[in-house]
Order: sequence, then C-alpha cells, then structure tokens
Amino acid sequence: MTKMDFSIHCQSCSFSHLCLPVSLNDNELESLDDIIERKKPLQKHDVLFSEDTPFKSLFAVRSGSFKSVIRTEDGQEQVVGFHLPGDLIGFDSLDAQTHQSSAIALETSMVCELPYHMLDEMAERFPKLRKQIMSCMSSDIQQKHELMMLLNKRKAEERLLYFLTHLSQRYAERGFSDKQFNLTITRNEIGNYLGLTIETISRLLTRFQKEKLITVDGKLIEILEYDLMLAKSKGLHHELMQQLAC
Amino acid sequence: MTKMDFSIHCQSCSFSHLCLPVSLNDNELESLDDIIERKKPLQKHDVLFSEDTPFKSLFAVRSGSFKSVIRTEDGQEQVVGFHLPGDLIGFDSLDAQTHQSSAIALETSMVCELPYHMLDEMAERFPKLRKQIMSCMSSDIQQKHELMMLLNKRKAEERLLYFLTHLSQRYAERGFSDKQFNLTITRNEIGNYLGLTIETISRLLTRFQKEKLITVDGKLIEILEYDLMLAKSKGLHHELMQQLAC
DNA sequence: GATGTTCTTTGATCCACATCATATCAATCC
DNA sequence: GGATTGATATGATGTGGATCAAAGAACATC
Repeated sequence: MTKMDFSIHCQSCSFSHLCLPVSLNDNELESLDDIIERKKPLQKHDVLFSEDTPFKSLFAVRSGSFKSVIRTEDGQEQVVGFHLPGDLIGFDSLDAQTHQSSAIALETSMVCELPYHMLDEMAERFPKLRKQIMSCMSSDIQQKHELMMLLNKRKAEERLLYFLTHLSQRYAERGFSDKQFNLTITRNEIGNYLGLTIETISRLLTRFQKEKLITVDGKLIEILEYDLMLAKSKGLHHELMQQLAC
Repeated sequence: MTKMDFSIHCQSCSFSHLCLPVSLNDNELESLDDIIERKKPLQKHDVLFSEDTPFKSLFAVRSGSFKSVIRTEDGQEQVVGFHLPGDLIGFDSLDAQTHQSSAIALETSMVCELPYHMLDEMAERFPKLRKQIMSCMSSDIQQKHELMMLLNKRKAEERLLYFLTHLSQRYAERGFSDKQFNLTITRNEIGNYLGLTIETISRLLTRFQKEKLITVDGKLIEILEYDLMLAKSKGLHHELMQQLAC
C-alpha cells in the first residue's frame, strides 16, 4: 500500500467551511475528496516542504499550525505567514518548478495534500472550485496589502495588537477558544513576522498585561479587552479619546 | 456605438509576452482579444477604480503607469504597488463585490478591460489561460513576500536601492531604456511604498548621486552602477568587501 | 538532580530615521 | 509679473525601537 488512510474526509472535516469545499455540492465534494492524499502527522519543527522541494501540490492544514518562511541571499529568515486548520499553503509557487518558501510545523500537525495538476483539472470541470481557489489567492493578496500597511505605518504596539486580535479572530472562525489560547508561535517568530525584535515583543506583552488588556502565562494568552485592543491596533484609540473629550 | 476601438490588439501588442497572452496559440489569443474592451485614455491622477467601485473586471496596463493604494480606517493611504505596461491590476478583489484598493494613473495611460466573468469562462475552456492567470497571482504573492522581507529587514538605503534596481529591471523586460528613465512616481509615493519619509528618499537620492551610483535630474534618473546597487540592496555589499579582504 | 540549551524577561545605551522647520524651484493661474 | 501651489531639498533635533548585556525560567538529556 502506498497511500495511508488517516480517515477524516472533507465531508466530515470541521474546517471545510474555511477550505476549498466551501460551496461545493456533495458530488463535487466527493470528487475533491478523492484526489486528496492524507499524509501522516508531522511533528514540531518538521519541514512540510522547503525552497528546493519540487512543487507539485498545495497543502491544506487539517490540524495544528505552520509557519511559512523565505530565506534571503545573505542567510536571514523572514516569516511571511502563519497557517491554521483550513488554510491552504503553497499559493506562492504555482508559477515555479520548486516551492518559493518553506513550511514548517509549529506543533504536531496534519495536512491534506492536493496534487496541483489534479486540482487544476477539477477546476476545469467545477466552476465553483475554480472560483474558490481564486478567492483564496485573492484574499491572500489582500491580506498582504494590509500587512504592508501595518509594517509601514504602524508602530510596535499597534502591530502586536493587530497580531493578537487577528489571531483571536482566526481562532474564533475555527470554533476554537478565541479569548484564551496557547501560542504555538514563539516570540521570536512573532517579532520576525512583525519586523520587531524579541525584546520589543516581550516588553510589550508585559506592558499589555499591566494595562489589563491581556494576561500572559508563558505561552498561554488571555484576551481581556478585545474591542479596545482592536481599536488601538488601528490607531483609532487617540481619535476615540478626542471624540470623548469634545 | 457603445464600445470604442482604440485599435491595438493583443496580437500586435508589444507587451503580450508579459501579459495573459503568453503561451496562448493564435486561436485562443483571438478569443481573448474578443472579450477585451479598450477604454479611452486616462489622464494623470485619474481614478481607474476605487474602493467603492463594484468589481467586475481586471485591467491590463497597455501604456503609461498606475499605482495601487489602500486606505486605512484612520484615513491614511498606503501604496501597495506600481503597475507598468503588461501588468494586470485587480487580483486583490476576486472574492469581493467591490474593489479592495484604488488604482490611479501616474501619467496619461491606457488600459484593456477584462470582464472577469468572461475571463473565468475562458479559463474553463483554455487550460493555458487558466494557468497563466494563476501564475500571475502566484508571482504577485511571491513579490509581496519579498517586500515583507524588505520592509522588515532592510534599512532605508537598501530599500531604495531595491526599488530603483527592480524598477530598472521591469523597464528592461518591457524593452524600455532601463539605465535612464523618467520617474512617473513621486518621491512621496516611493516613500509611502517603502515605509520611509520623503525627506529620507530625497537625502538618499542625493547621497547615491555623490557616491556616483546614479545621476538625478528632477524626475530623470540614470543608473550608473546597476550591479553594485543590486548587491548593496541585498545587504551583500559588506560580505563582498569581507571576501575581498580575506 | 545536576547540566546544558533554548526561550524569555528586564535594564542600559545607541542610532537610524522621523519629525520639525525653512528654503528652493517649477508649474500654473490671475 | 506676481501670487499661489506642489514637489523637492537640506539642516537641526528628537525618539522608538534596535542592540548590547546579563540574568532568570522552562525544558530536555543523561
């Protein structure tokens, strides 16, 4: 046997509303499910693919979490994204022979492998699938635009608050606890992603705690003031204060 | 007559090697050409679409140049891209009812309008077109990753050198003069894109000129030391120097 | 249970770039 | 021609977060 069965199918996957199955009917879903290869679990730090792996598949996160990183010519590393269950990984490599980034498990995780040529063939037959793939890529681009704004215009405090509220929101979408969660992402990785040092992240987290926005206990984060954090992350806090003053 | 004819077709367009027509055969190209609407020219500062324009088409730049900007809730503007002939605009909005960014002409420019639902329908019939659209989006994402690295890891000098060399390279791909060109982009827009102030851009440009990397005469830029600039933009300069010393 | 190792916290210092202020220059409009 | 406006340049000053340094915590290994 060459293909193992790790038994969960799209039809019963609790993240299908965020993944490609969205909007497919039973028939289409079954076809999609047929081409998906369930891989065996990856352990923390395991490399799903790296920048020299030939590109032949996209991956959907089934459980756990991943980071995507690119490596620069002078050997530095840049985290370009974090992936939660239901997310698709690999959209940056459709025009290349090999992957253009590396994907690394942040904890014990499972993925579904979607052979790209089969997916493409299905996209021909199923307009809704085609539309969904395009939508995913589109919102990926959109999110990168927001990130550019964050990195160019926002200061450390706002960046980290954006990160925390955004992560909270993504947990909520997945039915996880969104006000209290365990970070599988290290402070180092957060800093790398947000263009800040680990020291700055650490200082801010303790400050947020003093300000009663969150509580921190190692990797366990509790969000206490979501709305305020969200407002602050958008630099709207000062304007709100001004409005109150007027 | 509802549709004006501005007469240049894909078959004779000198940027087709960068645009969707790449890899299409004559037959396919003709079908593509049929769905394209040539619009009348836009003047500098004209808005091709903005964030409240209903999304129904992608646009290909036929001549001139554009910037894409997003607006934040607190009213700031973020430039997220510059578009030259052959580039496609609008990939960030495929999953939305309205455009998710604004596109503004930087000079007198022309575009081809590609109604999305017709393009999608063609993507069903022509695998190569489908592949090309996906490739375009994919390299868009990839480029955004590179940009994240630039904004997070590089200092002002390296960012601007990247911008200049990258622009030069894009001009070269289009058969334009790549060592001497007129910036249709203002220093303000460059700064906004790179997360720097206009003063920093101005100071760096004069410094680069003193260092004999470029000459600047208002909007006219001449690249004198492309290779050196490229190396410096990647932070490789110091290592090169070290290697020479060893 | 001692001993590296990796991750995090906290403090002191520094610097690249922002900010502020003013000057220059070119284009446009009465 | 003079006035107005927008883009650019350049100097003086300030600051947010990097960098440097050192010490805890948490975790793994034997």
